[in-house]
Formats: sequence, C-alpha cells, structure tokens
Amino acid sequence: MHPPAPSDAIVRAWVRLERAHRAAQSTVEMRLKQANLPPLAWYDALLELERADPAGLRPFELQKEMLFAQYNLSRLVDRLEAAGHVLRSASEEDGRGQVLTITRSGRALRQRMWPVYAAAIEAAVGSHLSETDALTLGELLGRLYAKP
Amino acid sequence: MHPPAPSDAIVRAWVRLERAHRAAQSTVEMRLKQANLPPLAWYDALLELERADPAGLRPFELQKEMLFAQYNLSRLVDRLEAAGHVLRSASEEDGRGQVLTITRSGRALRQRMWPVYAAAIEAAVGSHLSETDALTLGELLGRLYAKP
DNA sequence: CTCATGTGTATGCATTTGCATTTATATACA
DNA sequence: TGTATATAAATGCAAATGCATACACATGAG
Repeated sequence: MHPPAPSDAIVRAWVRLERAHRAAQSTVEMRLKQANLPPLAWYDALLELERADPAGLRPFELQKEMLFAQYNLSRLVDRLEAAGHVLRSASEEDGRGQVLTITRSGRALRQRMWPVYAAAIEAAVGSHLSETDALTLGELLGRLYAKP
Repeated sequence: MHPPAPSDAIVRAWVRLERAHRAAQSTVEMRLKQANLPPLAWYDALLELERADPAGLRPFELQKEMLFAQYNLSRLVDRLEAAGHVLRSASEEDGRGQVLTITRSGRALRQRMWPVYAAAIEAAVGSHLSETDALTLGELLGRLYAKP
C-alpha cells in the first residue's frame, strides 16, 4: 500500500491519546485556574529550571525538554521573566544565546502550585489506573517520543 | 494524606502523556499543513458528522464526542460552515438547538485528508509500537476518559 | 580572512483559544 | 400557571499560538 496505512489498533491508540490528553489536560488546567494559579506550562518550565539549578538552562534546551515550539518558549519565558520567576542573562559561551535561571519567587511559585497540581494529576490519571497500569502506560508513551 | 498524592508512576505517566501527545500532534499537524490541508480538528468533526449521517448531530453531541470546549466547538463549526463543509439548521425538537450535517464538499475534504492523516499517524504512533502495544495503549488511554 | 550556511532567539501579524457573559428556550416545581 | 433554574449556543474581548521572517552570532570551507 503506498501511503503507509496504520492498523486499526494504531488509529485507535492515536485517537484515544488525543481524547485522554484533552480530558486530563482540561482537568488539570481547570483546577489550577480555580486555585488562582498560572497554567501548567509555567510549572513545567519552573521545574526544569529548578532541576538545572544553579547552572540554569539555555532556552533551546528547555524547549527541547518541554517539546515546545521555539516561539512559544520564547514567549513563555517573556511571561515568566515579566512575573519575576525567571532570570534571563546573556550566555558567556555563545554570543547569540541566553541562560535562564529560576528566581526565589519562581521556586516559591512552583511549590505553591504543586499540591494543586498533584491533586489534579491524581484525579485525572491516578484515579483511573492501578500502579501496574501506570507503569505500563508510561513505558508505552515514552516510546512515542524517545530520541534514538 | 489530605491532598491525594499521585505515585511516581502516575506522575510519570501523566508527564509522558503530555509529551507524547505534543510530539505526535505536532507531527500530524505539520504534515497536514505541508499538504495544504486544514487542521486535525476539521477531520475529527467531519468524521463524526459523516458517521452520524444522515440524521446529523447536535453541536453539543459533537462537542462531547470530541471533548471540545463549547465555545471552541461553536467556532470550529463557524469555520466549517463558512467553508461549506457543514450545514447548520434549526433543530425541530429543541428550539434552542441546531442540527449539523456534513455536505458533499465536507465528505470530499475528509477523503482528501485521510491519506495524509493516515501516513502521519503511522509515522507518529504506528512506527513506534507493535500491534500488541497499540492495543494495550489504546485500552489504558481509554480508561482515562471513560464515562461510567 | 571571507563568505556561505547553520543555529539561537525574537517579533509582527493573523488566527485560535480562553473567559465571562448573553440570549433563547426548556424543564421542574411551588 | 408562573417562576426559578438548567441547558444550548453565540459572542466581545483578552491572551496565547502559529507562521513567516528577521537578526545576531557561530562555524566551516575555500
């Protein structure tokens, strides 16, 4: 067959990936909003930066980690910086580049977000799966974007 | 524990759900765009409407099927209607409501999209999983948004 | 060294999304 | 029946996203 045709099982997995993601994501975003907290993406970025501390991360590294589009990351960082959660400074090794580091306020925000986020994950995902299921699911999903 | 804490496996599954979805989705959207075709959401909507033919679907039914936000669906339908792929008509049973039906042109578009979409699904998902994996993955993901 | 090409990041503009609210009809119940 | 509440759908406005491009610096070839 010329255009490689995915099997029914593959199509079903893809459709459910969309649906499951939409359902879970909307639960999580809704709960964050209800708690007057910023969106999920802020948490993800802050977490990566906290892990990378104190060296910080280059925007393109963060971008690859988060699988974000370049212009989206650039603007996400704009907002984080404007809110005082991230510091942008010029890279010393690369004249084009920057280094991002998390600020004290960024750390604090991430910590405040966690309890709400955690409860949302539990509601959206945890409550539907056994421990074994979760391991299997994580493993299979990981294959969809592994680098090799 | 008061704020129900998700296990590590659950958190990992959630994070990978986000990442895998982002990766797959961007592949699919990119390929559609490269082929000068409209976004994924158009396909999904057209497919549901085609399945529901000839009775059509109420917007809120389509919305639930696709797990779309109400205002997003309303505007998606605006675009589909403006492009001539969908017909909006007043519901006879419910004075508030409408009935959506797919047009000939909508059908044709869905058909033109399928080969590109299929190849994209295969690339984004199929090429990473065995048949058995796909079945398992689909099953697990289905649990995340099942109604009961 | 110089030029062609590649990489890191930002940005103007159009489109889409999110939020809050509005409008209209339906339904339940006092 | 009349009124409160719920449901279907649209919409104005603000924010985020996508796209194409711009700009600055890096790197490699000759």
